[in-house]
Amino acid sequence: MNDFSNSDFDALAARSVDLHSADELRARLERARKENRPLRVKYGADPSAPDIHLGHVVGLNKLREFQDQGHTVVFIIGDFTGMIGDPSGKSQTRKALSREQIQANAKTYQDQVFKILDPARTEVRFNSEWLSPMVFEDVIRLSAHVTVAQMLARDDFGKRYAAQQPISLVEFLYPLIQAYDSVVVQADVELGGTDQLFNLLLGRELQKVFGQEPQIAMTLPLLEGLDGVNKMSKSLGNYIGVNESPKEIFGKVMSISDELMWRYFSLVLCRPEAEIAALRRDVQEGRRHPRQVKDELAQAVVARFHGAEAAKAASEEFARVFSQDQVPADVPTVRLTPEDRPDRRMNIVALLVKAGLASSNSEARRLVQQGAVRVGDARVSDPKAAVEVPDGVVIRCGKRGFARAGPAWD
RNA sequence: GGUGGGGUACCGAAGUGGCCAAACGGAGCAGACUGUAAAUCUGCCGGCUCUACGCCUUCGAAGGUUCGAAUCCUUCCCCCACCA
Repeated sequence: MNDFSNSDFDALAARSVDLHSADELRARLERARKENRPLRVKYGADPSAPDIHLGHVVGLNKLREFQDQGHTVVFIIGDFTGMIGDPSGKSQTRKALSREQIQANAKTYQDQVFKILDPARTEVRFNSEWLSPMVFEDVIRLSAHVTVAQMLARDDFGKRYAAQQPISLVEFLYPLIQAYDSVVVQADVELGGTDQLFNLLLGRELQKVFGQEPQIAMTLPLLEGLDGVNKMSKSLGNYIGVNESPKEIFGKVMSISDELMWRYFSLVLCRPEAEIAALRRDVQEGRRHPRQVKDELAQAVVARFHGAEAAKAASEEFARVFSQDQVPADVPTVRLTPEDRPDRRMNIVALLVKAGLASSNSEARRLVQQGAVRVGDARVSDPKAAVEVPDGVVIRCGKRGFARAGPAWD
């Protein structure tokens, strides 16, 4: 009985960075089973950027593991906070969104989230449900439970304060709101990235104030994005979205560094550490080629969201296009009128712009001069060149830009 | 309310009358090398003509001074820190 419980615990604790506390989690899992009452595992989502990417998947995977053990996920969509925005002094301030936008985003969010979560064991809540009706008095009363010193204990607040950087009062309120969400939904566990630790712990404090048993705070690593350095995020543009095409996902995974791929094996695919270590040794000792291992990774990731067949196709297509330098299967056609190419000839710069392969004449010219452009088999390096553009010829621009010439009509 | 510091291209950040389309770094793009790895190296990185040290638009906004302004003046808008 005890052993069984421990293995449950071990699975859930795997990959976590912080766990406050392990003993509490163990005890509560135990009790949950005894009383046959599933734990309520809270996870908050920001609806301002509705595209779920692999960074989110790290957390969603863990939630799914809880569900697979019978627990309930309380998925909170921060629509209230989304409508207010975030004026943080940081580089880009989060903009306030309209109700309609939030609704639309929330919808998209859910569609994507359920690629991983089990809808039957998920409770979706919008925090405007309890935050909107609050009056100022409620807010003040809530604020009374937290001190400025507590807030400054949060690493980034402390640093910014010391450096005389701006800290908006709203930023102080956000953790409080998040903590209050935990009170309202009576969370047993709250999950988040390591950057969420403070907020999760504040939830514990607040729950105690409200006479609840404090939630267990669990943080998971932040997955590095395509650049290999920064955490994956939409605003940095270094992300892989779960809704992207198989081709895109595959290509992006292939572009990450070798070192980073182990993280992906662990955090995105949840492969056991022992298996990853073995794989890693194989590569280090030359038994396996890293490219091959990465191909496996990329296929597994694609398969996760699009199925094994799509994954295989993406892999083959990738090999054809990039390893063998061939033209991809689906190349968009540019419609060219007779005026565009009198005598079947056309200026190369105009052609690139027309094909959407360059956004301005200047850019097109640059690309041509840099040797990025090929029409058919011939490289074109003179921006003044008038090249022959027969129907069906493929125009290539850089590694990824492809277009096929076609007539103006079908 | 007072004092001080700011608003420059995608981001960060120089530039205080012409040599500024604007240093430098990052991001991005292209090329070389490859496994579309990573790292590295090279080039590009407002637009238009087409390559001319030419033109147009840009340095918070609007005016002004000047042969000439991101740089000086005026007014305005916005932001930040500190002291109250």
